Amino acid sequence: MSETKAPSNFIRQIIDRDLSEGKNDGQVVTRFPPEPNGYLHIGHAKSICLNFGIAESYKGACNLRFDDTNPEKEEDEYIQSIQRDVEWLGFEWAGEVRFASNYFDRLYELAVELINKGLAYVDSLSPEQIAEYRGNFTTPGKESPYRERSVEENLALFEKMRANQMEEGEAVLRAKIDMQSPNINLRDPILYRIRKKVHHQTGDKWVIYPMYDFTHPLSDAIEGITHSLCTLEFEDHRPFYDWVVENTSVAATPRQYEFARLNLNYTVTSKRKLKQLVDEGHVDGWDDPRMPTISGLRRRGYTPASIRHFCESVGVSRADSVVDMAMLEAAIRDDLNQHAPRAMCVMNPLKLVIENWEEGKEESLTAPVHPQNETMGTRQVPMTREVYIDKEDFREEANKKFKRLVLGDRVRLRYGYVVRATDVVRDDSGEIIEIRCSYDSDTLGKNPENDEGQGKLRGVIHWVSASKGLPCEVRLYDRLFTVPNPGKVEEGQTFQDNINPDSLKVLSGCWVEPGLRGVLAETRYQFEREGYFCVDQDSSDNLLVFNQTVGLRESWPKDN
RNA sequence: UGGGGUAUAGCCAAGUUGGUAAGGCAGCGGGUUUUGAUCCCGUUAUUCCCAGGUUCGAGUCCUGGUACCCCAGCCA
Repeated sequence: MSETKAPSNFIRQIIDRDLSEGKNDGQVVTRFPPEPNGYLHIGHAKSICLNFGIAESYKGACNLRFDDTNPEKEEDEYIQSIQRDVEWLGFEWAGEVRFASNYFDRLYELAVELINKGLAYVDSLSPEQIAEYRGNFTTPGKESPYRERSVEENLALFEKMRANQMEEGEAVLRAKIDMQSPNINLRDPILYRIRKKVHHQTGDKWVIYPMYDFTHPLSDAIEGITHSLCTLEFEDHRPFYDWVVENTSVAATPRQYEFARLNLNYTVTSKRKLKQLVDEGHVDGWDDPRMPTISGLRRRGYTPASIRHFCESVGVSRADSVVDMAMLEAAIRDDLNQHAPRAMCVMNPLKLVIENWEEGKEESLTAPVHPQNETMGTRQVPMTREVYIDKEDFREEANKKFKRLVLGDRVRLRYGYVVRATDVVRDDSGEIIEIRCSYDSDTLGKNPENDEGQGKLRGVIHWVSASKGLPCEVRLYDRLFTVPNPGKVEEGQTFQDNINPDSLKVLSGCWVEPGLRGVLAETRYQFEREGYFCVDQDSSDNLLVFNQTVGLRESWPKDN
C-alpha cells in the first residue's frame, strides 16, 4: 500500500502551532494509556494510530503506559495482549513499557504536598454520604464536615490510610476545590481510596490507590508528555487535569486534547460489552473473528496496514460519529486485492465429470499467483477428469445474465479449458449430484474457434481437482449484530438481544487447490470469485481451516 | 434541569485572515477484463441544523432558536 502522508487534523494543527511558537523545546511526546482490563479493539486502534502516528511524523516519542490504578479489574493477560496488539499494528513505544503504578511513590509524595498546601484533605464521610454531598446537576454540593481538618490531622490520617490502619470505605483523600462548581468533577474530587487488593505490579505494597483523575496528569507530567490525547468524555475532567499539574511540583505542563472516539455500526466497541460477549459465550473468545478487537480482526485476516489505513481514512475530529463498517471492509479489500495471492476453493462442491478426458490423465496448468502482478509469479494447478465446481455455478436453465455453467452451454474453467455441460446425474431424491460434460482441448489460453452460432462464452468459474484437491473447512462470518446500533435498546431489552444468530456459518467438505498444503496460520488468500480468506489457527495438516475475511464486492443483478 | 461539547451528501470528513463547497466510503452510469473482482472514465450538496442580521459577497462574522452527545463511580 502506498504510504500516504497522514492527513491533517485539528490536533496536528495544534501541534504545528505549538511548534511554531517554540513550545516544549520543539518536542512532541504522546502516550497510549490503556487500562489492562480488557483486549484492545478497533476504537483503541484509532487512538494508537493517532498517538504513535503523531510521534512518528514529528520525530517525537510515544510511550505505552498502562493506566493501572484499579487492581480490581486488571489482569496480566490483558497487559500481554495489549503489548502484542500494539506491536502487531506495527508501532514501537519509546523505551520500556510504563505503568502508572511505577509512579505510586511519587504520587503519594505529591498527594502529601497537596495536603501541606491545604489543597487536599481526608474525608471520613461514607461513600453514600459523599454521593449525597456531591449534589447533582441542578443542586450545588455541600462541603464535608471533615473538609477543614488541619494539615497535621490530614497528614496523620492519610498516613493511617497508607499504613493499612483503616478499612475500605472508611476514608478517602480529596482535593479541596469547590463544592459549588457547576462542573461536578471539581466538587472536591477523590484522589485516593482504600483498596485492599493485591496489585499485578506492586503486589501488596499498597492498600491505597490513586484515582485516574489524579494519576493521569501526573503520569503525563512525569513522562514529559507534551500532548495528552484522550476521548471526548474526558473533556469535563480537563479543568482538574490542569489543576493537578499547576498545584503540584512537577516540572512539565502537559496539555490534554480530546477527540471523538470511534464508533462502528453493527458492532460494539465497549470493553464492558465485549467482555460480556466473551464471558457469556456469545463468541469463542476475545480473538473470535467476529469481534472488533485487534486480535479478532487479526484472526479474521485483517492486516496491520489495513487497520492503520482505515484509522487514517476516518480522520480525527470532535464530532460524535458512527463509521460505516463498509469503510473498514474497503480498507482490507484494498490491501488484500493488491497483496493476497490468488487460489481456488470450492465451498459447495458439485462434481463435474469430463467425459472426453482420458481416465487417469493429469495435466498441470499454470496460473498466475496474482493476475495483475506478474512479479508474484505463477503456480501450478492440477487438472483431472473429475473436478468440483460450486453448486451455485450451475443451473439447468438460465437467462443470458447468468454467467456460469448452464446445461447445454459452455463456460471456462478458470486458467483451464472450456467445458460444455451435456447431462446431469441425479440421486433418488432427484437432486443433481453430478454434471457430465465435454471439454475443448484447443481452448487453453485462447477462446474456441468456429464460434458461429454459439454466442459468447458465458463466463469463467473456479474449480478444484476432485482427486488432487485438499479438503478444508471454511468459516463464513456475518455481522455480529442485526441492527446498526446494538447498544441502543428498548426498555427491558439488552444489547445481547440484538446479536445476530447467524453470524457464523461453518462449511465443511470444501475443497481447495493442492498448492495450499501445509500453509501457516494467518496466511491470506483471495479465493477467486469468492473473497478473501485467512488460514485459521485451528488449521492442521489433516484439515485446513479458513476464515472468511471479507467477500468480494458483488454488483450483479439479483433478478436472473 | 446546571455544566461541557457537536451539527457540512446515505456514512466519515476537509474547509484557519469572509471570495463562490476537497477527498475517502457507499451508490449510480459506462469501458476493459479468463475473478459478476480489480482497474479506468463519468456522475452524486445551487448549499453547509433552522431563522434572522451584517456585508458587494457568509459554511466561515453577529443574534436567537433546534437537535444530538458527555458528566451526578471510592471506574477509566
